Amino acid sequence: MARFVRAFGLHQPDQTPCGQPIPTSEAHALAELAAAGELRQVELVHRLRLEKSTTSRIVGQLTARGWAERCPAPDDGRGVLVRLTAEGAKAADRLAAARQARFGAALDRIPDDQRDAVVSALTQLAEAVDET
Amino acid sequence: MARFVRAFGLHQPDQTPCGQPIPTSEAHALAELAAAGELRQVELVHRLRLEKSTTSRIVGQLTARGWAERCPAPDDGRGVLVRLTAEGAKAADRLAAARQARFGAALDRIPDDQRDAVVSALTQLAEAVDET
DNA sequence: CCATCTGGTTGTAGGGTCGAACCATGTCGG
DNA sequence: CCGACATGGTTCGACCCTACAACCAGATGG
Repeated sequence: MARFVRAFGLHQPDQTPCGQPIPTSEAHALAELAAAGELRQVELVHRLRLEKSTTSRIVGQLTARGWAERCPAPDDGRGVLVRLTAEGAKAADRLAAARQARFGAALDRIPDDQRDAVVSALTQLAEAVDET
Repeated sequence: MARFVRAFGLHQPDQTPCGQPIPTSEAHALAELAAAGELRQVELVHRLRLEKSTTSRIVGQLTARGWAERCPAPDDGRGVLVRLTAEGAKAADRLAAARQARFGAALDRIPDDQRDAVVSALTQLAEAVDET
């Protein structure tokens, strides 16, 4: 496990493990936004499991890149709705492709007949850890 | 996968995911040293997959805590041999226990008959990622 | 209508990583 | 035997990450 973390290069905060030149926390946020289209910032807070202050900063960086924009939430005067721009969507696609490539390469080194098992095992573990 | 990282709290650099109040990078180094007894600093560099500058600083923190000491390497005048102190060994034990508890709790939530599969899958994946 | 809660922003502090510059010691080839 | 080059370490600067606290503005409820 510890070995996995190290091998995977999870220690580099300034680039995604998949080689894309964007900070990892922005990458996470981008992926989440791409999946949802638009999100209340508070929603992002608990999906990313970060503090609201941290999240606010990340959203700020994303908008600074022109990848996202903050709109006032329609149903709550205090809220902020974060939306991906067209540029942002493209960036998310690139990111997804890179991730795909990275995991593909790793999975290629696992025998065919065990690939599914490995993937489902990882999912199970994630859930288990999640619940504890 | 990304979900796993977040669920696991890998984003907090200032405490090990297992709840111990020591920075994660020190925890990694400590574990490695505990396993080996003593290590050339350069060896630590590639086991942790960090730069020598970063490693040097970590070793410095460890010695500042009184958990490790730097000795001149016997066979190479430039080298540094890092050795765990008795205190350091105790800290490593506490850390190992905490890790055990953490993973134990997670694994408890996985059905008996799949536990081995999950563990071996993770190992396989780590190796695969390692090779790419 | 006021007290309280909730979503966000900004400032501060602490941790982390890397690359570059710089030393000292090893090593190798002429 | 002595330069030229390689290797192990340290220090410094730049940048990224996170949390907590203080503070503001709407939302809620009695």
